[in-house]
Amino acid sequence: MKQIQLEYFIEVVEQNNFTKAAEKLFISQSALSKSIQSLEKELDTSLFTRDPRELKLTEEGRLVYHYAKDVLNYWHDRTAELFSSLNYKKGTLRFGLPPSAGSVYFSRVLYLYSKEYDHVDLQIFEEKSKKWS
Amino acid sequence: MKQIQLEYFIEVVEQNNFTKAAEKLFISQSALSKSIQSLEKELDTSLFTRDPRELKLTEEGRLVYHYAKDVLNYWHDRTAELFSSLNYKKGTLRFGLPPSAGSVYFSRVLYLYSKEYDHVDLQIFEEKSKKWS
DNA sequence: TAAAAATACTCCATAGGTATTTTAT
DNA sequence: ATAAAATACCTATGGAGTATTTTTA
Repeated sequence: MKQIQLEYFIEVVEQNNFTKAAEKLFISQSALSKSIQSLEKELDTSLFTRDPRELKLTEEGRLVYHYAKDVLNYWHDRTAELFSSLNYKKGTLRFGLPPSAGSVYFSRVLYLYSKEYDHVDLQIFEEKSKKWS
Repeated sequence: MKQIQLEYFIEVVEQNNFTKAAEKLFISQSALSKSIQSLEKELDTSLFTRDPRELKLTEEGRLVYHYAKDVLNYWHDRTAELFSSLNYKKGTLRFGLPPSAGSVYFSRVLYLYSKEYDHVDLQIFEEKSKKWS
C-alpha cells in the first residue's frame, strides 16, 4: 500500500467521480482507474459500487477512507515538523507569469511541486512585467 | 520521501554499517547506498559521516531516525488495524521445506512477503517429509 | 445513447543488480 | 592492504499516457 494510492483514493471519494478526481490530480482517468484497482486488489475488497450513474463507497471503502485520511495526516504533520527541525530553509517561492500565458499551463508542475514541498510557502500570481521587482 | 527509504535508513542506523544492513534487507549494498543518497539529497543534509572505519549518525541523522521510527510505527499500526477491521482473513501460512534445500534460498521471498503482509502469522519450519500432515 | 469507468497498447523513470573503483586508515 | 562505501553501467518493473471499448440507467 503506497501513499500515492491513498491520496488518489481520497480524491475519488471526495469528488465522487473518477474523471473529476483525475482532473484534480492532474493524471489521466485511466491511470487513476488502474491505481484504485490495484488498491482494491491489494485489500481484496471493492471500495466502490460502480454504476455509470452513481459512484458509491462500499462499507469497506468508508473504513479505508478514514484510515487513509488518518495515516496521511499523520505523515504530513510529522514530515512538516521534521523539515522545521532540520532548520529547513523555509521560504516563499515567488513565481511570476505573464498574464497572456496563463498559469494553467504550469498547473501539473505546480501541483506536483506543492505536494512534494508542502513545507514551502508557494505563491502564484500573474501581473504585468513592470510590477515585478 | 518514500516509506521504503525510511525503512532502509532505519536498518543502516541500527546496523551502523551499509553492507550489513543491505544483507538484512536482502538488497545489494549498491542499491542501499543509492537509496540513502537520494534521501540525503531530498532532505538536503547529510545523515552520516562516512569513514571506512566508522559510520556515525550526524545530528540531522538522529532527528530523521526518530521521525522515521515514529511515522513508520504509526503507519504499520494503523494498517494492521485496517486489515482487522476489514475482517481480513487472518491466518497462519504454514510453509514447509525439505531440510536439504534449506530455507535460506527462500529468504528474500519470505522477507518481502512478511513486509507486505505483516498481518499474516507466518511460520517457517523444516522437518522430514513424514512429519508433514 | 451518452457519460463514466475499464481495458489495450506503448513509453519512460526509477529501483535494483553486478562489477569495479575510490577512500581513509 | 583492507574493508567499506561510492560509482558506472545495465535491466526490468510499474506508473503514466493516448486511444478505444464496455457498461447500464
